[in-house]
Amino acid sequence: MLVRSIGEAAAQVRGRRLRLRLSQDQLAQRAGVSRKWVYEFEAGKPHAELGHLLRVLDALDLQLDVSPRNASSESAEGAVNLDAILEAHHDG
Amino acid sequence: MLVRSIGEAAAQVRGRRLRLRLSQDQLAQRAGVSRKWVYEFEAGKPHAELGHLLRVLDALDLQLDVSPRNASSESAEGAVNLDAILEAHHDG
DNA sequence: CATGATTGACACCGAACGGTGTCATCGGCA
DNA sequence: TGCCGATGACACCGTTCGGTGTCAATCATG
Repeated sequence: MLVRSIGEAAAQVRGRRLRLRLSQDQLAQRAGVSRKWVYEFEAGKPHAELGHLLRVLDALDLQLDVSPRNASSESAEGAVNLDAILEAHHDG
Repeated sequence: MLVRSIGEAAAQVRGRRLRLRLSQDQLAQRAGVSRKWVYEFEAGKPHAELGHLLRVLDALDLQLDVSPRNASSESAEGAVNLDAILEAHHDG
């Protein structure tokens, strides 16, 4: 699922944790972070350390993907296709 | 592309930035972070703030996705399918 | 009711982050 | 040669993150 904000990531984590029937404490131990971190992250704390998130995601058997927003083929009307622009200019 | 570690995310960011012919400074301004952050992140700094990464990714027209590792249907042999386990136990 | 597990919340505190500013180096260019 | 942009690197410093510990509230259960 697309993740645009920390809040969305938090929702993903919380939902997954609940689905896996893990307590915050269990997840924290699995991921090697503190329960406080889990609690605060799920609560939508605006700042969070990427490394911790990666570990938590791993503990939840979730993976993270990065991909170009304009998925090569088409782009929404009005949207700027950076890839296309760059390709067009790729000679300098 | 799958992102397992900060280093991989850093590589993604750097590669993308170069491809878009943006300087660290330009990217930093676009994303609203400091050049130092960009530089250190690309250099593989072990700790980084998720919010900043999200903004940088956005400035690079990249998106982030979270998905279950064992893609619902099948799992590799020997791999543990947590979803399946949980489903089987979902009565307690 | 008593017990235990889970969770939200807070204080404390050391460690690290992140911004600003600065410097040297490297490469391109006139 | 001299200039300029980009980058790696560092010091300084305020902010705040993250861990530990603790507490009250909630809920299920015996």
